[in-house]
Amino acid sequence: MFSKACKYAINAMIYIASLPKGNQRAGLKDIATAINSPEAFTAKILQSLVKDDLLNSVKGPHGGFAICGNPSEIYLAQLVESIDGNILLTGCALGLKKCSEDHPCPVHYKFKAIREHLAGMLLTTSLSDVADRVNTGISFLKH
Amino acid sequence: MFSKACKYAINAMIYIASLPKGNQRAGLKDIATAINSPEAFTAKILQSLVKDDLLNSVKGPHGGFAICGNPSEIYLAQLVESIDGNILLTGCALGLKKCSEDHPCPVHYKFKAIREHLAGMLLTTSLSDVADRVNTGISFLKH
DNA sequence: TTAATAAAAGATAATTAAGTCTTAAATAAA
DNA sequence: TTTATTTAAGACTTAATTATCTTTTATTAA
Ligand code: SF4
Ligand code: SF4
Repeated sequence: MFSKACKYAINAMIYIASLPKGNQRAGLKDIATAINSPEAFTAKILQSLVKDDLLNSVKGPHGGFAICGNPSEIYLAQLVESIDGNILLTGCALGLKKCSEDHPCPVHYKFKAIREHLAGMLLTTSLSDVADRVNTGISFLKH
Repeated sequence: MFSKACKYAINAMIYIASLPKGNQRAGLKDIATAINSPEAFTAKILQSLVKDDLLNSVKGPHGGFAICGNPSEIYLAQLVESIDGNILLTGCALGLKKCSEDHPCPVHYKFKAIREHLAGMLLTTSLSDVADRVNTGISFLKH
């Protein structure tokens, strides 16, 4: 569904978003440990999220990464878009080049519903929606 | 969503399934041309489908590949399973190792619905369902 | 101002996926 | 039985993704 890089990105963002108030900046090591990801690769992904203004970073002692803006206004779709590009639009069953609504491939009408389902979910699920579930103990992030 | 190999497999199977009665065996070249795929790579994929009893093959002049069994009893899920493995079960949003229904990650409840939607569709859409749409001109396979 | 800390940047390496090429085996028709 | 045809099998190449390593830059605190 998503690349590993994208999964790490989602994991990392959820972890940072679920940090307690007053301590909302996390270092690379903490993040990689928390989400069980390779540290150096995670660094690359976080850098990329910083470039896309989804995270901000501070160097030096007590530095680290923090969510850029309000987690309730950051949607999963933005993370996926940032790392994997718009697979919501491009990811399809047959991958024909010259297809369209009025010249669809035979599985288009079947897959369209699923893609819209997925897109709708990603576009409406915010980081705070998910982070809250971790903080209230409904869901878990640890491996 | 799916690997390229899997997309080629689905394309190829639909093409073969939509051949007119009496001429239901297609050669590699025809198939690769019809679905616009690299010939040698397609050969590998077809070989793999033959091993999984989704196609049967005949060597020599007038040989080629034909659907093994009744297209109305072959479901897209079988093709996907054959090439990509059970991503229906494994493909998930965060990819945690130690998660379960009663220890779910924060996006599980969101993704579960989509995965079930996709699985349901693949499990209930047969090759003849799709091939018929090509033959009746409702849908198109050409690039 | 120096030392320690932590991210940024870029090079490099490993792994997997995608694709090609060559030779062998099977089949059909001449 | 010979030749042409076509798939099978396996080695090989290329490209993309995943992952690591090294050096540089920014920041903090002693
Ligand atoms: S018609 Fe739809 S499902 Fe088919 S190839 Fe085009 S976008 Fe993909
Ligand atoms: S809880 Fe569900 S969505 Fe989350 S990692 Fe496990 S299977 Fe995937």
